[in-house]
Amino acid sequence: MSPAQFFKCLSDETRLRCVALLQKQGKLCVCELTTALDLSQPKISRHLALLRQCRLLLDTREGSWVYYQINPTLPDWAFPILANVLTAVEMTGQFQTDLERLHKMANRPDMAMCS
Amino acid sequence: MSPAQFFKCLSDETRLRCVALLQKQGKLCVCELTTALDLSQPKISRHLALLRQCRLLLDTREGSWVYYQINPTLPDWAFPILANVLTAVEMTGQFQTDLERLHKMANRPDMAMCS
DNA sequence: TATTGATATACGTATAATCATATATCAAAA
DNA sequence: TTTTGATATATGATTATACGTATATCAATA
Repeated sequence: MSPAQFFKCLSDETRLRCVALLQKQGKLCVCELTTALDLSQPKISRHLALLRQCRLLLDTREGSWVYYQINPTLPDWAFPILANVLTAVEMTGQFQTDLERLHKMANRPDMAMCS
Repeated sequence: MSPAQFFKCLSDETRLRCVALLQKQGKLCVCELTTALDLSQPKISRHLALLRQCRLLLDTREGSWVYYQINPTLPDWAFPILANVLTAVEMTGQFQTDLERLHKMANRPDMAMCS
């Protein structure tokens, strides 16, 4: 992936919020991202597909749920930037709201697993 | 400027090459960027105008020449990212070529100033 | 002031991105 | 199996980007 391609991935607010959440939380499934960002499922899914096709994200299916995470085999130059991305996005009120919605979320897959 | 807007500025290869060169060299005029990138003047100018409108770049006119530089009053989160951008872009062969064309350039404004 | 060199903008077009809505797939449970 | 919940994709409309070419502006100089 070229640097310009990489930045194009981050140039859309929806994708940026997804990437920042994943950078902070490690692994999240589609329904968690949908709830956290309060956007339609197809919209989230399309953006995740883009990020997956660029190899910025990896997906792993666990039963019905598909978990996404930052691809740990990105080029070396990408990781410091992702760290700075999180720092930048954490300063926005939007991101704090996203985190709150994520944490308040009932029926999270993790919880379901435990029951 | 929002983080997503900032990354959109960096998501085009022409703009990214301009920003990386400016990050490395401090200040360059349009004709230097045009020569370094080996692209048409209107194309460079239009991209620089975009970056200027987003306040990522500042321009200062000195006689006929217009110099561009990274805006030193960007939000704090932007500078570490710009530093990492340069590191990433410096690894590309394209950037090395751009730098060579810049340095080999005859009739640079700086030189003209001295004559 | 006429000209020239440097830079900026206008315009039409081609391509790409984004979106909402509808529908398809896929795995678990009934 | 049928159903249900989670996720993905298709479609068509809308909007945004990027481009080449032509032209305008602006400052220096003749």
